[in-house]
Amino acid sequence: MIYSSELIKGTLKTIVLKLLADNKKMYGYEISQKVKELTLNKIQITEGALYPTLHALEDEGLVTVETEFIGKRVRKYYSLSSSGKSKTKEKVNELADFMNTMKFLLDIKTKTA
Amino acid sequence: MIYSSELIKGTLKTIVLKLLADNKKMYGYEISQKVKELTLNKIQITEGALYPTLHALEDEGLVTVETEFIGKRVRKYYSLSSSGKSKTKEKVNELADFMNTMKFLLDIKTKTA
DNA sequence: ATTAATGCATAAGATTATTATGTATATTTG
DNA sequence: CAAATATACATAATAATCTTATGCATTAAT
Repeated sequence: MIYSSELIKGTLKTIVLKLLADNKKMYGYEISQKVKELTLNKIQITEGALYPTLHALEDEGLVTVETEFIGKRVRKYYSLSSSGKSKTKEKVNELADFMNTMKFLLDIKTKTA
Repeated sequence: MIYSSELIKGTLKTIVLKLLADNKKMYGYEISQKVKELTLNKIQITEGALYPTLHALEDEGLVTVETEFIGKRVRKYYSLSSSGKSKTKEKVNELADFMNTMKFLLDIKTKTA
């Protein structure tokens, strides 16, 4: 099962930031594979979503970029800036709070069958 | 604190369906107030989001509508159809599953501080 | 009387994803 | 060794879904 795409909306940036917080330094393709792996294929980030998101994070100053060449192939490593680190905490906390609220909403009268 | 709007995206339909499942019959304004109340003002559904959503649910055959007049003011009561009931279970389960996955993603290396 | 609350609706704009396409190198497999 | 698959980036067109703004109208509160 892959989650319907609407659910991912709004959480992608937070996911990317959190992965960078945990792994210090990652490149785009690596991020997409890591998410796929960690979620047992339930969340698959498309390239069309991921790369624009990384560019946006860069524009906002939340990540820094280093380009590396593996042979002739390019890799762009992303790392959190200091503002990126605090932003990550904010976003993760907000999402955790949101999930608790949603859990509460969805649990009301669970016995309604 | 009000959640940043991206988070609500994708969950609104599920929230509305779940409220209808728990309350049998609700009208738009009532739904918006109930969500506000239950979430301690953290989720505030705007009218521009709610009414189109209700119309979409109706178009999809997931809810049925009864119009009532309270004095001269109109109210549109929405109820789940039978397909709406099964759809609600699906959506609620999917969202619950998604939240577990997200919780797992966000909890990795919680002690990173 | 004026403001706030109730109650619906929709259009313009923004955001953010999907889908499709493009380019190129490296590895695996038949 | 040729073809397919995986790696690795990028972006444009399209779709979905929300915010913001606007509109109309009734009822309650100050």
